[in-house]
Amino acid sequence: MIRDKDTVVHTMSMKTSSKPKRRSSRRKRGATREALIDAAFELLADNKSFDGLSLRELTRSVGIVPTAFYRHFPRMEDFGLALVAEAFAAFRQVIAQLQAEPEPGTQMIRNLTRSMIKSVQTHQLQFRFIASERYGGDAGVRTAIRQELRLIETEVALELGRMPVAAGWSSDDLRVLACLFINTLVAMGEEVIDQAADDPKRAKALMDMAEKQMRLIALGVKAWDSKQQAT
Amino acid sequence: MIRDKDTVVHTMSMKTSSKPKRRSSRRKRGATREALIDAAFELLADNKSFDGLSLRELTRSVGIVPTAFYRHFPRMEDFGLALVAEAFAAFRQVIAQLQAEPEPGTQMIRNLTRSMIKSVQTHQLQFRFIASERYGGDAGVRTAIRQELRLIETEVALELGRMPVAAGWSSDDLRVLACLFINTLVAMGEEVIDQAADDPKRAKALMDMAEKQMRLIALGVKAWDSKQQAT
DNA sequence: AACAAAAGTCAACACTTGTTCACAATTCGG
DNA sequence: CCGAATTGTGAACAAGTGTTGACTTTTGTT
Repeated sequence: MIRDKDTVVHTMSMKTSSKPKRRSSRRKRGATREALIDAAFELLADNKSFDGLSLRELTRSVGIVPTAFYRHFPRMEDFGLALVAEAFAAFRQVIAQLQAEPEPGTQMIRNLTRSMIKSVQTHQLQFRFIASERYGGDAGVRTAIRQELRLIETEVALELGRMPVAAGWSSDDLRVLACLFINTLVAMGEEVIDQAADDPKRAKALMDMAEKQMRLIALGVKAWDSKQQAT
Repeated sequence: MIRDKDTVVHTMSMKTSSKPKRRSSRRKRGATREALIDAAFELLADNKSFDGLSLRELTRSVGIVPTAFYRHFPRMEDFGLALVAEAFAAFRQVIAQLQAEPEPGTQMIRNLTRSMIKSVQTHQLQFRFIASERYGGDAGVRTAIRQELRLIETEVALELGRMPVAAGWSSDDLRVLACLFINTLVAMGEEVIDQAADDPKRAKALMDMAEKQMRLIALGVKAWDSKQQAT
């Protein structure tokens, strides 16, 4: 018979009262739910993946009993989807930047990569989650992430279509281009998270590289139309 | 007290002999080692990640007792590295294709993406492993994968330098370009694995997209030199 | 054929895991 | 202010986990 070790140790409250069990107050409305999500991001940053995340470990770090988890998420899968939603909220801000600055050109590319780096560094845990679960682990989570990325691609394609450089492009081609841009941006983000999360110098190098790559692509775009007709 | 269920059930050999325990014969020299690696790829394909892989589950599927694992790999980490090495053996064949066909141009791009798709489909399990562990889970495995990819980047950069289109490029710029190409190729591979492993139609669509993207990049390369001087 | 190395077995230890159930405390809307 | 919804508790179950040490069998080499 093994004693459960999940119970939180109270160093305080050593009263003589026979039943001082209860915590002074429980959290506000959706606070525990938020706490669970945050704690998960934190735990997942330590070289672990979602399906390797244990419910008990999670609840322990939040300070509630294992069973209380089910009060907030009926199944583990729902929890995963909540994590995806939360993580992409941060990502969307980067894309919003793109819409705010509608003038194309070198400056736009620079600003875009810069705001991406910035966002990645500010929301390290969220981006780390996206990167590691994009192709790994749980199928439900993976699908949700893919769906979100698709949505973003669509938005970017739409935005690109407004620019004069890509005037007259088919929506398919716009999507191809958007996909390429996002891939490059995401790849940079993943590298930053993986090896330069706290090294500004290395992050700068990665940014410069991504910027160059995107400029290269932009050059290709200019030359595309003539080539298109040749085909 | 819980009975171990790891023991393999022998439906055969019901002799009256008091000790018919041992298996008729054990495997050849490095066969079990190989079997472990193969079994791991198989198990990891079922929506699981490396750190979620259990030693007992693994040995069970190979047909040996848990403890026998340690005869082949002293630590779980060494096993992970072995998986990386095995998986990249398949990847390297794609790059070899590139060296075999030294003439640049549209045809080369087509052939390259085609051989990539083919290789991905032939070695699904290995590529799936690379994709899911590239940014997820164990740090050792992640680092090993990154290292291998770096090596491949270097090779490709070297190869690109030999082509007339990129004559006079700095080795840094060559690396930037190589990285972009590989990223695009890998991204395609990951998508194929994730959603088109057995759907040739979808795979074809993904290939067409990647090909277009790489042609776009190639166009950018042509226009790069003049731009370079302008900077 | 003899013998050391390699490969596999077995039992056990000390944990951790998800999930259930009935119960108690807290918070909020009426 | 009070009753209902929400949130948290604690014990228990039936597994699963990695790793140890001492042992036996098979294999390859001299």
